[in-house]
Amino acid sequence: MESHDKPDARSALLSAALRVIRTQGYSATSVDTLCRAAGVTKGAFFHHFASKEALAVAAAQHWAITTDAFFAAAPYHAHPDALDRVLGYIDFRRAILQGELPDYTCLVGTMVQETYATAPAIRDACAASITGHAARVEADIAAAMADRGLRPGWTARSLALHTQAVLQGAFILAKATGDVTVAADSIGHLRRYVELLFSQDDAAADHTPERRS
Amino acid sequence: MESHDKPDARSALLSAALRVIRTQGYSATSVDTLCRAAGVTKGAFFHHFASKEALAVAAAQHWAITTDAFFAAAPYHAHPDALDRVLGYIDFRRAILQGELPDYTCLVGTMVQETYATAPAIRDACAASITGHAARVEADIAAAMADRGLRPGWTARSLALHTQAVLQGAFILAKATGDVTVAADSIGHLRRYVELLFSQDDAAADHTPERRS
DNA sequence: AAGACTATACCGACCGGTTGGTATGTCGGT
DNA sequence: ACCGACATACCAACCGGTCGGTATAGTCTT
Repeated sequence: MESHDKPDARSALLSAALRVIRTQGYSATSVDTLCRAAGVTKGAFFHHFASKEALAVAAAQHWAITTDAFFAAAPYHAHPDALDRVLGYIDFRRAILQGELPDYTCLVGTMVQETYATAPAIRDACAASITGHAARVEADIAAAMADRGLRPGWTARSLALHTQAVLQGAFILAKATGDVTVAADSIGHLRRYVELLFSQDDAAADHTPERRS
Repeated sequence: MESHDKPDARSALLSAALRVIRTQGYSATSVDTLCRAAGVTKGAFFHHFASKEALAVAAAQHWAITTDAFFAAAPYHAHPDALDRVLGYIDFRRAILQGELPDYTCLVGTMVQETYATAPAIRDACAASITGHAARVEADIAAAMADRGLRPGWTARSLALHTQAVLQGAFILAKATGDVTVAADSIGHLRRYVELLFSQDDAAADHTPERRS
């Protein structure tokens, strides 16, 4: 029984971190700023987290848990066909691009850029969040492949990771241009790609398998 | 040509910025760190740049110029066919994923994540770099579309921006996992997508034959 | 049942070091 | 003599982190 209680300050800091770090980035966000945003004192911060880095790791794990629950509750899982679930996931990702940028961009994608070389603990927590989410997508892709007897030169895992790459890149473009439709269009290209891959089943039974190291 | 000499400290700071910011991010990089890496003093820094933010803007512009020259000199431009140039560009992007992460990742993609909401000048400089690069790719895509009389539901511009999204996302995944092959695989998916888009003329129902010269 | 002890949650003044930025001076070239 | 290109010393604000203290609730002892 480690945590059946929910201390207020801790979760307030965590949700403040999600908001502030997605707006300003990790390094530019000071502990004092976080405390002010969460409405708690510095003493409370260092009572719950050993360091700023520990907060970042906890925030990445918190992000993984909440997004996992968010996508698990999404309606696209209801489709009986696996490919429909994959396409439904992509449509869902495009549909939730609403509100301000910090509302729909990715916490771990933002943090890992700043910390991959200097804070391995944060990097690993971010990587776990991304690959964990990709694994859910991979399951539906693999099922869709099995349904259609596809034997392509690519794997379900690499396509699942590709969907995450497109999403992360779409966020960067949206941040740079200030235009959400750029991100939506990129996700649209991703959808078309998946459609094309899975509409090949009659023509491309023997597509040349790529040799890869 | 010695009349247009470049001051040593300025270019030293600029190339140091490219290296250090791609490793640590913008906010985590202090002016002192930059000066130490460039082998110059703080006085030199503020002689050439009005502020840290001004250095970031100059670095983004310097990045746009150097990468533009780098890709302009790349061999894929020699292809007479426009689609071959597009695919050659993608192959080239995959081929240059060598060395350490800071050697091939994107400066402006890293910076814009940290500054899009707090430093409009930096964000705009990053956006100009990305869209400027995308415009070069767009030209070849548009030519390839014209060559084949393609009239798809997507534009050359959106596909060009999609290539940049994939690349930026691939960098994030590589940083998170520490595995370059993840990025290479994602670029591989991008290549396959472009191939599929342009090989649709045999299978597509809504394609207009023998039109457009 | 009263008092003593303990654990958790939180407070906020405080610390040494670092931050971006400035003020002033030096020096070689023209 | 003067200007651009640096160098050095310095500053107030801010940084992550520490520390002694308080409030409250539960548990143990008597």
